[in-house]
This record gives sequence, structure tokens and C-alpha cells, in this order.
Amino acid sequence: MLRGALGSLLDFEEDIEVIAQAKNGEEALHFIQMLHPDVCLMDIEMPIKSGLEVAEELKTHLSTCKIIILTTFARPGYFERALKAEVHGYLLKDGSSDELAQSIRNVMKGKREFAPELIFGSMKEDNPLTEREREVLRLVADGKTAKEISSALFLSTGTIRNYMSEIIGKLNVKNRIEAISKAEEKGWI
Amino acid sequence: MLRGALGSLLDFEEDIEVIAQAKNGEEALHFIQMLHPDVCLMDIEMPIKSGLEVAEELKTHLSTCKIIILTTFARPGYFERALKAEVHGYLLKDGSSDELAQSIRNVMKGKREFAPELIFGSMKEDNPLTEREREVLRLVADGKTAKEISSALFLSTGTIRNYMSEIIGKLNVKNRIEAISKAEEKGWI
DNA sequence: ACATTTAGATGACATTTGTCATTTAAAAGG
DNA sequence: CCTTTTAAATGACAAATGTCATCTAAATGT
Repeated sequence: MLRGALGSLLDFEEDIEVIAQAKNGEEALHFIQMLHPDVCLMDIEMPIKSGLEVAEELKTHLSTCKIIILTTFARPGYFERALKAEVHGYLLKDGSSDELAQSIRNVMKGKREFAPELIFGSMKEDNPLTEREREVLRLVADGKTAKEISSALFLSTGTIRNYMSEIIGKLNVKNRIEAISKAEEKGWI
Repeated sequence: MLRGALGSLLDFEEDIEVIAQAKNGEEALHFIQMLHPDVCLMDIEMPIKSGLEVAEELKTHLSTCKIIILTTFARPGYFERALKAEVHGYLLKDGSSDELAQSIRNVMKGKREFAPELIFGSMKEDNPLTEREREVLRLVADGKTAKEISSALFLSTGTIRNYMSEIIGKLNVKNRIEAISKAEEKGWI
């Protein structure tokens, strides 16, 4: 509904024309490759392909379409990944549609537009977890048992327990469930 | 952003005038009591007061303002509660804004508008958990330990364990983490 | 070449979690 | 009034989880 409403509103603007609306990342990618729009306004959490995946693919394909991420989530993890994909904007859904239109114009002029919340927030607490720890915690978050994880990663169950203990300590929480919440909230897994 | 965009779009309609926009339930309630609108379009999950709470209060105050719930969540629990509060509509955010405008007109004519998904109730898998079980699982999902939960609910830790065992059985999963995922996914907690 | 760090394993241990059978008292339903 | 249900407690037990100290071998740094 937000997509439709924004589509209509932006189309009302003299200098903006909405040429397509996609309902997921895959569709967005197709449209971009077919229609070569100047700008693509994209959410992150979408079915089939996330907005970040689309941005990354476009970057490797050397697309000239300027990507503006428009999402609810100010997660540092998302933001950082978007920066790596060299998006032209990362805005939050709590602004007004007028501000959005103005940001689109600025991006067309070559500027980059980032929600101020993110720039301050990007002095962020960085992820204290190692790659292995993240891997383990991700599996734990999926409800896997120590045994399942150990055989998936070819480690002993004792090692898995050590990792969990380490993770719980690092995140300064009291059990795996809090560890999962905290890590997900901070975008660390 | 959706609120602002919808506000603008609906205000474009000849026969619709947007007289206020509230950013939470409490504010909505104030506006309704001050301005006596014909219709109030309201989300459910809002800060301070939820849309359902507002609808319930308005019902007891015998307000004449027709409430239309507009939300992302097709949770049977929400829907049922909205029906009890005698709202005039319950629509999902995946329709278009044109359809929404049409629904508003229908409601003004005295009709009631409910998203077909809800009436057909295809997602009608109903919540197998009792109130107590939900309460326990919600706390577990917050990372609380058995001891904390037992003292919060004035139950013994053994009873908490019994509940968790029961919950895990009912949801047909293998541990508390899967139970949390499943219950959250289905909107049961 | 040698010291240091690192990933992983192990074992011992306490605590928490999950399972079950049984009990009690109150509530509900005849 | 007497069953039947229900919410909660208890105890016993196995399994999983969390904590630690220690050990090994490989990778790194200098």
C-alpha cells in the first residue's frame, strides 16, 4: 500500500515520473534492466530478493541506475552493507513524502542522501562476534541443537558450547535467547 | 510516512477531507473527541495506545465516529477483538489506496468493510495456547529465566517448566527457541 | 627460529531445561 | 450433591546448556 501511495504521489510531481512498481527484489531487478530508470527507490526486506541483494547485483553489473534504499530499519548492519553497495541514498520511512521527493531530486543532481539518524548511529558499536561465533549463533537462532550444529560445522558439541558461552559473555546477556535478541537487534547476525 | 502519504492522497478525493493525523492512539482519541470526524482510519500497533484500545474506548463512550482498522496484521486475535469493538472496517495494508477510498465511501453509506482474507479466514489456524501459556512464552521470548518468570507470575519454577513442556508439545517443536519462532510467526504471542 | 595468538577439543562441574507421573484444591457441570 | 475438569505444584530424572581450566596444533608475528 505504501508503494502504491508513494507511486501516485511522486507521479504527481512535475519533474518525477514513476515508470514501474515492483513487488519484490527480483521484479525490481528485471524492471531496472528493461527500463533503465534514473532512480530506483527500494525497500530492504522484500520477498525472493532483498533490496540489498539487488543493490549489490546492480553494482557488479555496473548499472547506472541510482539506488535509494527506503526502509523502516536503521540497523547498522543494513546501513553498512548498503554503503558497500554504493547506494545513493538510505532513508527511513518516517520522513514525509515531500522530503522524499526532495531527496530524489538531490540524488539526481549527484548528491547522496542519508538519514541523519544513521550517520550518527554509524559511529556504531561494532560487531564483537567472530565469523564462527556468528555462524553458531545464527544456527542456534534457527532452533538447532548443539548436536545438529556440531555436525553441520564439523565441530564437537563441546566446542559449540564454548562458543555459546563466549557469545553470551561478549554480548553481556544471561542466556542464548537474550543473545539472539540482542544480536538480531544490532544486526550482528 | 504511510500515514502522511495516505493523508495527501485521500485529501485529493473530492468527497473526502482529511481533518487530522495522529501519531499514536492517545492523540487519535483526543482528535476524535475534539473534531468529531465521520471516519477514523487507524492502525493497530501504535505507541502509547493501540488502535484496538482506542476502538474499545470509543465504543464505551458511544462515539458516532466510524472506525476503520488499517493494519498489516491479519492476526485472528486482532480481528476478533476488533469485531467485538464493533469497528466498521478491518482492512489490510496490501490493498491500493483507491480501494481504500472506496471502502471509506462504503462505510460512510453504512456498509461494513472487511478484508476478504479475514472473513474467509484461510489463516484461521487458531492459537493452541492458553492465556497462561502465552504469558509464559512471551516472557521466555524476552529472555527471562524460569526463576524470573515464576516470581513475576507467582508460580513455582516447576510449573513454568511444565508449561514450557506443554507448549513445546503443542507447537510440535523441539525446544523453546523453535517454540518462540513458531509462535511469533503465527502471531500467537 | 621462537614466542604468541588463535581455533578447536576435552573433561569436569553446576545449572537449566524438558519430560512424566502423581497430587491437590478449586471451579465447573451436571 | 457428586463427578469431571482445570490450574498449579511436586519430585524424580534425563538431557541440554553454561562455565572454566587446560591442552593441542596450526597460524602469525617479529
